[in-house]
Amino acid sequence: MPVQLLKIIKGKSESPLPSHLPEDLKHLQEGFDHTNKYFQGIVLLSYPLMKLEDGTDFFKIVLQDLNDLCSRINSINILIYGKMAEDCARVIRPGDTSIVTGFKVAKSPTADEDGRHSCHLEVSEEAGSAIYVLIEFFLLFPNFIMLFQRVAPKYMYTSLDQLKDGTIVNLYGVVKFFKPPYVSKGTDYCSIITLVDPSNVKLTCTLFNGNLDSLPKIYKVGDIVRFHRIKIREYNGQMQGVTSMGFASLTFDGTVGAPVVPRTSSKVYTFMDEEQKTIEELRVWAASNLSISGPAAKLSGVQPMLFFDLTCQLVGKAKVDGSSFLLKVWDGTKCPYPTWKVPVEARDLEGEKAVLHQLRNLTVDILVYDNHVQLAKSLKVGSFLRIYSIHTKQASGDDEVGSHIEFHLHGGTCYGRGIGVLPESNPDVKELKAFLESVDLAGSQNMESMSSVEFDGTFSNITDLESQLQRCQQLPVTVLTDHQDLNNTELKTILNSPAPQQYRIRAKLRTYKPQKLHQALKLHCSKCNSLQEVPDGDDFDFILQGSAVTVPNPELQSASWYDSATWTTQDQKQRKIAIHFVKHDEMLQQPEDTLLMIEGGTLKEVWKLTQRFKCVIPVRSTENDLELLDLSAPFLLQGNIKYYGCKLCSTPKPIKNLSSIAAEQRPSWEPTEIAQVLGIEPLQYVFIMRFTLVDGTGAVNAYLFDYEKFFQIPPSEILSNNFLQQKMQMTMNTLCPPGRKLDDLPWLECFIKSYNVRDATKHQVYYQIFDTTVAEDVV
DNA sequence: TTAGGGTTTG
Repeated sequence: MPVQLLKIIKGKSESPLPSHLPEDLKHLQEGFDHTNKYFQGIVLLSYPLMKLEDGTDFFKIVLQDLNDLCSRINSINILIYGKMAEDCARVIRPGDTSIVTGFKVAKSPTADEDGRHSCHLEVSEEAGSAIYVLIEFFLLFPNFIMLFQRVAPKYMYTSLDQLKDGTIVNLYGVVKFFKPPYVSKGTDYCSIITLVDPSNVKLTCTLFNGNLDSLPKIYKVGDIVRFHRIKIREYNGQMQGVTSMGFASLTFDGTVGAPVVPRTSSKVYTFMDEEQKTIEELRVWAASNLSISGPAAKLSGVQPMLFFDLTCQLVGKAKVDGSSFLLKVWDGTKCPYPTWKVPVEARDLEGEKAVLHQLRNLTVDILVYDNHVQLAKSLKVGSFLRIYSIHTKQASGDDEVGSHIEFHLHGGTCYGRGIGVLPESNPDVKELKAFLESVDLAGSQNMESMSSVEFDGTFSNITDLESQLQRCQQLPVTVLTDHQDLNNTELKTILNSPAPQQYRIRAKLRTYKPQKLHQALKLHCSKCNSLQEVPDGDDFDFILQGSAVTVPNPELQSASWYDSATWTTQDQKQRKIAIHFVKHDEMLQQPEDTLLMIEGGTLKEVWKLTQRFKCVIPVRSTENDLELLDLSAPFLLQGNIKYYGCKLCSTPKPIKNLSSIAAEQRPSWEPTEIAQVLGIEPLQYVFIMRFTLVDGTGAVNAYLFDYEKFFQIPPSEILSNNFLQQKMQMTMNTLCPPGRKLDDLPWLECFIKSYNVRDATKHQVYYQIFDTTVAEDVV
C-alpha cells in the first residue's frame, strides 16, 4: 500500500483568523459545513471488516475525543466504506491516534443503544475522505509537528489538458492571473484564478467560500497552487474549475529556490516530498515559460497614468462616503510627485495620531471604491497589504499647489483589482519590514547546547561506602568466570616466569589508572587494533553544522524504500531538514521499529529523534545518492548510543544497501548488520584501565580491556547514563577504597595472562585481566 | 447563490 506522510503544524498560523481548526464533538452537527475540518481521536474499538449487501466493504471504528474527556458523550462511530474500509481494517488498531477528514456527518441510528454521539461520520474515497494514523510527534522543531500516515491510495493529479466536464480532480498549476478574494454579491467571498501548466492549457477557476481564509492565499502571479477536489465544468466552450465539497488548496511561492512551504489555512494537509519535487519542477517550467513581472513598484517609482501593485503598510484609514473609503499607506519611499490628501473628518481617521503625523510626508492616500470598501473597512491598521492595480491619476492643478497625483482603487475586479492582506511571514513583507524599521529585530534562536556528560565525581554517601567495605573485607570483590580448577600463583612467581602464560591470582588493588573514570572509555577497532578517544558532542555538532550547509537534494526525496519529509525552519537561517523514513513492506513502521536518515538536523534534533526512533543515521545529499557524514561523526545512533566507524578500515558503501535490511521479514536493525551493509568497520566501546595489583610477594600492573564482562556495565551506555556512572564509581570505591591502608583493602580473585611486546629496542612483558567479573553483591 | 479574468476613470 502506498504510504503518504501528513504533517500537522500547531502553533502560529499564517492567518490572523485561523478557521480550519480541528473539529470537536460538541460542534459536530448534521447539515453543517465540515469542509476542511478534521476530527482527531483515539481508536477505542474496531469491528471486523464486513461486506454490505451490495458487496461494498464496510469497516466501523469508534473514535474518542481526547480533548473532551469530561463530556458525557466523547466518542463517535466512524463508518468507512469501500476500498478505504479494507485498507483501514488492515492498518488501524485500538489505541491508535487517528484523523478523519472529508467526512459526511449523518444521524447515528445506534446512538440510543451505544451512548455515543448522536451523529456518525461517513467516510469513503469517493467522498474525498481520508484517514490517517499517527506515526510520530516532533516536539523539537520550531513548530510542533505531528506526522501521520495516510491509510489510502495516493492522490492522483490531472494535467490541465486532460480535464473532463463533470469530474472532480486534483491538480497543480501556476497562477497566470488572479483576483484576490472579494466580497461577492451572494453570501461568499469569491476569487478567480487562472492557472497554466506545462501542457500549456489554461484553466480559470471560480472559487467561492464564506470564509476568506479558505480561499487560496495567492499573492502574486507565478505562485503555484495545488487544488484537491476541484470540480471541472464546461462553460462557454471552455473548461472551468469551481469549488466542490471538500475543496482544499495549498499555495507555494513560485520563485525558483525559495523554500517549499505551503500556504494554507488548513492545519491538516498531506505533505510528501514527491509534491515538493512537483513544485520545484513547476517553478523551473514557469521561470522560462511564463512572463512574471519583476518586483512591484515602490512609491518612489510611480508614474502618473499607470496601474500598479503596491506592497505597503496600512498607517490609517477613514470612511469618506458610502461608496469610497480612504487608506493611508506607506512603503518607506517617497513619491516624487505631490500627492493628494483626501479630506476627512479627524474623528473618522483611525490610526495612531503620532505615527500619522510622523509619517505624514511618506504616506499616500488611496481611495478605494464600491466593492472594495467592505474589505477595506475590515483591515487592521499596521497590517501589511498588497493593493492590486492601483490607478495613479494625474489631476490638473486647479489649486495653487499645481498638479498632483491621486491614487485610486476603482470599483470592480477587472484586471485583478483588489486588496490582499499579506502575512508577516511573506518574504516581501519581511523585506519591507526590515526596510521600514531599518533594524533587524529577529533574534537568533539559541539551541540549548549539548555536551557529553562527564562521569567523575559522583560519589554515593558515606554510609553506603562503609557497609560495602565491611562486606568486602571478608569475601573477594571479584570472581572468576572460568578455570575454577586452576590454583593461585603468587605475583613474585609470575614476575619471574616467561610470557605468555595464564594465571589465577589473589591480590589487592593498590591503585588504578585513570582515576577519572570517564578517561577509561575508548573506542577500539578490532580489525586494525587501534584505539581512539570518544569524540565529544562538540565534534559531532561541528560536523552536523557543516553538513547542514548542503541542501537536501530534491531528487533524493522519497525512494522505493523510504519516504521523506522536509522542513524549512522558521528562523532566519531557513535551514532545510529532510527526514527519510525507511519503509518495510511499503509501509512506515512504528517509530520504535523505524530506521530514519536525517539531513540538516542539529545536534539537539538528532538527539531527540533518537529518543523516539529505533535508529537514526545522519546523512547528506550528493548529486546521486545520500551518503554518510565524515566518520568522525557517528554513522548510527540508537537510543543514547552513538556508533562510530573506523576511519582506516571502513570503505563506505551506498546508503541504498540499507534497503536489503529493510526488506528482511523482521528488520532488526542491528548495528553490526547496518555497519556491514554500509561498509563500515564498527568501533567498539571499551573501558581500558591499568590495575596495580599486590599480594605481599610482588606487584603487577595488569591491563583491563573491558567490553562489559568485568564491570557488567556496557561501556557504550555510560556516557548517557548517570546511574551507570555512579555504579562504576561505586564499584571502584569498593575494589580500592580511597584512603585505606593496604591491610584494609579487599581481596580480588583474577585471571591474568602475560604477553610479550617487542619492538626494535626493547622487550617487555605485559599482563591483562580476563575471565574475571566484579562479584554480584558488589555491583 | 455569488461569477464566469481581459484595461478600470469617482
